[in-house]
Amino acid sequence: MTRRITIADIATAAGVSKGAVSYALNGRPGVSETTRAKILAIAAEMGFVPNRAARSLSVSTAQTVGIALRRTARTIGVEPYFMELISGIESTLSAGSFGLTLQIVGTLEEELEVYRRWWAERRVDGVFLCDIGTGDQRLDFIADLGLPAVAVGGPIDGARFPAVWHDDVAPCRDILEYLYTLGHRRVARVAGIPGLLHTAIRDRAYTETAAGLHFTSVATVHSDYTGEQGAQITRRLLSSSKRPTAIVYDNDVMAVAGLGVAHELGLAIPEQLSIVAWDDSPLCRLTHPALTSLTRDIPAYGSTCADALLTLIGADKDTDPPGTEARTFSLQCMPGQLSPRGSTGPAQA
Amino acid sequence: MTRRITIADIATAAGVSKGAVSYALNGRPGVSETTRAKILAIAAEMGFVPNRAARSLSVSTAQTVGIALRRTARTIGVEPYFMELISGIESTLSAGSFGLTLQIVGTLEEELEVYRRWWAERRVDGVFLCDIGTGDQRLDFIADLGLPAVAVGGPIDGARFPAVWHDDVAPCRDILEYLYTLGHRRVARVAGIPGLLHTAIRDRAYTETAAGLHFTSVATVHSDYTGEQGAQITRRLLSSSKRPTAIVYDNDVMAVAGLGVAHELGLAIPEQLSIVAWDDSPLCRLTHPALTSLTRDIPAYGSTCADALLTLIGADKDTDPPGTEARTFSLQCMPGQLSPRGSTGPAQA
DNA sequence: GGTGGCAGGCGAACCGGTTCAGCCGCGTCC
DNA sequence: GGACGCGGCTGAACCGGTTCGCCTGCCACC
Repeated sequence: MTRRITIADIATAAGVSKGAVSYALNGRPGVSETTRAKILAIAAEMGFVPNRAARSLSVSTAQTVGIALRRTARTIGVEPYFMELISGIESTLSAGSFGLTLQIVGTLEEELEVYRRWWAERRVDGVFLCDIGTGDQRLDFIADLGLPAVAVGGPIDGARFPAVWHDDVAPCRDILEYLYTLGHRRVARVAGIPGLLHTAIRDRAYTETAAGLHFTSVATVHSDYTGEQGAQITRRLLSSSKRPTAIVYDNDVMAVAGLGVAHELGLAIPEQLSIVAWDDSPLCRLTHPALTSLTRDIPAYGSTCADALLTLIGADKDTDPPGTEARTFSLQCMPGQLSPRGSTGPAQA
Repeated sequence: MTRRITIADIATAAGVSKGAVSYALNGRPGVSETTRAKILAIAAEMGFVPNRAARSLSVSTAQTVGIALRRTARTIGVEPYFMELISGIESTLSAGSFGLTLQIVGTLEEELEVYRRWWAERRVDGVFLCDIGTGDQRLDFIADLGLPAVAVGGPIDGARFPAVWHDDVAPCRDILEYLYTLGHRRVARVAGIPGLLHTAIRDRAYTETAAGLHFTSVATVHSDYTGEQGAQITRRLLSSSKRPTAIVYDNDVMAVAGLGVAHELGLAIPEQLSIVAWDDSPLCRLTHPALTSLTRDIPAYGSTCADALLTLIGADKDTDPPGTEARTFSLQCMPGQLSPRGSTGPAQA
């Protein structure tokens, strides 16, 4: 348990004042190049690492951002989405030597409380908002607090801070047109949680696209994203008198569950039923047949979100309220691409 | 953007000194009950939340623990294990108002560097060590550093800090005996990463248990835990001349992949092949047939690990080096239970 | 009534950085 | 030769808590 060395140790070792050491280490003017070099050498030799708390206290910056997830232990585990997102966020953050603080919460109230506490404690410099809902209460709350934030999802009308999102409209069209071309006329969609923004966006995109084609029916059933519900809904859909020849799922977990149900019912895939998944985690390639899915690069998405948050925080520090318009920018990522695999095929005559 | 209020604000509002406020807020003696009540009331009214950096700086405690994961973005996402573990850890931490800092690293060197930095920055009060390997270099490194840590896995010979683990020996026996009873004599196991401690433990447990029964063959093939390798190995196993009638997988992702391969090869499950998975995430119940698996409560496991780390940190603070023997305790969790499902059945004659 | 003990509270130092006013020495310019 | 400017560095204040020594006033006791 070696003692941690402080800036004062370096100062005495170098025969200069604490202030000079601080200037030297932070690359600021105020010391000559020769003394700077000497100080840096001594610091490196002694293995100096600044104490975060002390720095945070002076500059009142935490060098940390936070993410609060409002999902249960079980559902958060199966969704590869979150870990991939976090992983992408992390890669950008650690490049900028920022830390990530994670908190899992149960309710909206808890989540808001976490933000308030983080803000009051100066524990984080900014946060990511996941699972953006339609009319999300968190948006105004966070904005009122003055806590820098980036919405992981969008677009958001009249947003008071940046949002990063994928265009979901084009992929919805791609999927429907693809299925239409394969001859499917009776299509069902197992959608995600109804309150979520992207669910609403996809709902609308499907409806509008379907209107332009000549489907017999395009039904949407909402779910909670869990495999259980995915299976249950699929079972219901497939046992109806006029069952669909293709089902589109809003995530990969439900698609896998749906495939399981189809197997259970003895349906041949893709001959008797085509399956499309949204979000192409490795999961989609583990099944047989492999799932046709909408591929998005979630880690890259996370990176982009982190970039947005870091620039927002940086901007906050440099420019002042005049630069407000710069904060509300939104960033659109490349839309997902459809990756056809074995789970989709021509509709049976 | 309301101003954050400080202890000094409360002091002036209450007409006392900063010191008195500190005593009052921390429930320490030094103030009368009446002034304490007054101070608490004022603090609550003003919505006071202490600045973490300032507190950390004085008491040199971060109220935060860290976890570094050394996996790639893709593989970390599919493994429900990690998120479930983190979720469990979180639930205990937030109850003790501790934060969790997460970092994803690429190499061992990076991971060690992260620990060193966290320690030097006083950024965390302790860490969790995941994916414990045989002869893990991190153990001595962390112990030498004097950074409190809990090993998520074990048991570890001559450990210098606590380890929390599940007994893997009994489950291995349970699985083999179960398969034996079903009439399987030719069993294969797709094991995890060879360097990991629990892989070694299971390797040995299988070998020893198998020796006591009368199997024709019990082969073990090691993998990297990914679905790709799981599929590849399964394909090889099933296309060999003397193919196994049952395959045991060391995680759920590979088991799902194996099931996919079996489907692909047209094998009826469980008639022609029985499949057993380790770690019963919801994934195991999504497939058809559902996977027989070894159920462990991973969130509870995470909670236990967090408890161990918190008591270790607490103990560190209260007692001194004399209490060293208390640090090296190990904690064994309830072993996993076998949950038979549709993927296992009697061996074909 | 003088004294000791003690609860209650004050003021200042401290944690380890950052930052700013100010000082010193040197070169430059008028 | 004196005023000025400026690079280089020091010393001290400051961030917002915690903690410790010490002072005060009150009560009990001899």
